[in-house]
Amino acid sequence: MPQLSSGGGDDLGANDEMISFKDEGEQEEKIQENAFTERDLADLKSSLVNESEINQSPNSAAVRRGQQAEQRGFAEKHREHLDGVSKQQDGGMYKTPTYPGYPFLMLPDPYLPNSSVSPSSNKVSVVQQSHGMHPLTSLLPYSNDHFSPSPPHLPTDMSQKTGVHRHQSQDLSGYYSLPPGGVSQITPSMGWQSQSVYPALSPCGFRQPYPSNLSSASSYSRFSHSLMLGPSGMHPTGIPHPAIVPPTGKQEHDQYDRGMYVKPQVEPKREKEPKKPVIKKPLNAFMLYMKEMRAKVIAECTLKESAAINQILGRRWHALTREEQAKYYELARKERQLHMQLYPTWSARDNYEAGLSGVAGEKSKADWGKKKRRKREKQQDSNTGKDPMTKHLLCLFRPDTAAPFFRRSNQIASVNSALFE
DNA sequence: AGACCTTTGAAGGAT
DNA sequence: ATCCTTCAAAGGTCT
Repeated sequence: MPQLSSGGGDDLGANDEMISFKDEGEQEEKIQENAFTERDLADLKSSLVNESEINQSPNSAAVRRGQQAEQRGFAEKHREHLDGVSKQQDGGMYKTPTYPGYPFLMLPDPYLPNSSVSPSSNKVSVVQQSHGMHPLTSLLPYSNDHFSPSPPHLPTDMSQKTGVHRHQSQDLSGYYSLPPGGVSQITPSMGWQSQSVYPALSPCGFRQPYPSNLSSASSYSRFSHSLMLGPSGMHPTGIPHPAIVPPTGKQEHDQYDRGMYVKPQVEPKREKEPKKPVIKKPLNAFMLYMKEMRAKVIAECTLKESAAINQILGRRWHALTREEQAKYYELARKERQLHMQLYPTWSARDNYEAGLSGVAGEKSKADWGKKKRRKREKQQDSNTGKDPMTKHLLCLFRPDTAAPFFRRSNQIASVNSALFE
């Protein structure tokens, strides 16, 4: 963490070297203005975040070594995969599926003018691996031809605003009213579980040696095959989709992540009120990244608070190369595509007032207005520097082990003020 | 119990 | 065209 060492001569500064992630960004901006290229900045950020990966407590050294080795393996695999894709593209369109072992559903590509079945990009499987890695990661053909993520730094042939109309989606009955044989293609018996693009991944879905107990159900795919069995959340097409969640709000991770949720026990109170299932938004690239990497960060930083985890993940996200990010943009595009196919009439607006934390449609507009008002007030406070919720998350490095731990700044306000005021 | 925090990106309404 | 707002996930924390 270069910018931290500039402040003093100590290797670790005070007993607790502190990084305020909020302030840190400002420092980085200055550095960028002065000297660093964008890539350098990303590396700098990465080094900040990954500091803990390098400097770990002695008792975890072996663990870290294996971890780093596997990360290298992952990166190498990723590069190999990209190379392979590149080679395939040299020969034109995909001759064969990148991952022939996976069952694919051939979906018409809404991005193609004739909505014809594309041999490559349209192979969206409704099956996702029940591993920590996002299932689509390994299921989707990975072609730069179709790496057309929408972020500013990337081409925008997939832009949702350029003409794809949700409500004009073609009839999918031919694709989703699957015959028994078709359904069998997406059953767990296909043996896809044992296949992975990234062999470094442990069966539980996380790069070893992360404990398997961390592979919570949250790591299960939104399209988990297991979910195919439940009637609840069944899409009219007959293909259930995990984006459909019960209107009880919180997802039942002990069942299946977002998938074909089946209520284990009938709740008498709500039995009389059949709730309209809520179709949730498809995950964007960053959300997919978070879903995959959360457990890793939790294991590394011995931190569970999601707000803190998300800060770290946000920085790691920026530290990713564009190629690495492109993988997630592509996955997100596939997610949106599949979501669009499954729910052609769905709009993100549908969930605005649905009150997913409560019962769909029950949240009053007054409550919604309150929420909006709170947001506005918060924004104003933030602009005036009075944001009461600006709780700078601090990364503290233990002087003995250099292992990072995190505290809210309001928990160590005195130290914080001493350093930053 | 439920809102909040925190992140990025997508979507849609408002201007 | 641009800006603003909401919601996706997650789980600890706060009210």
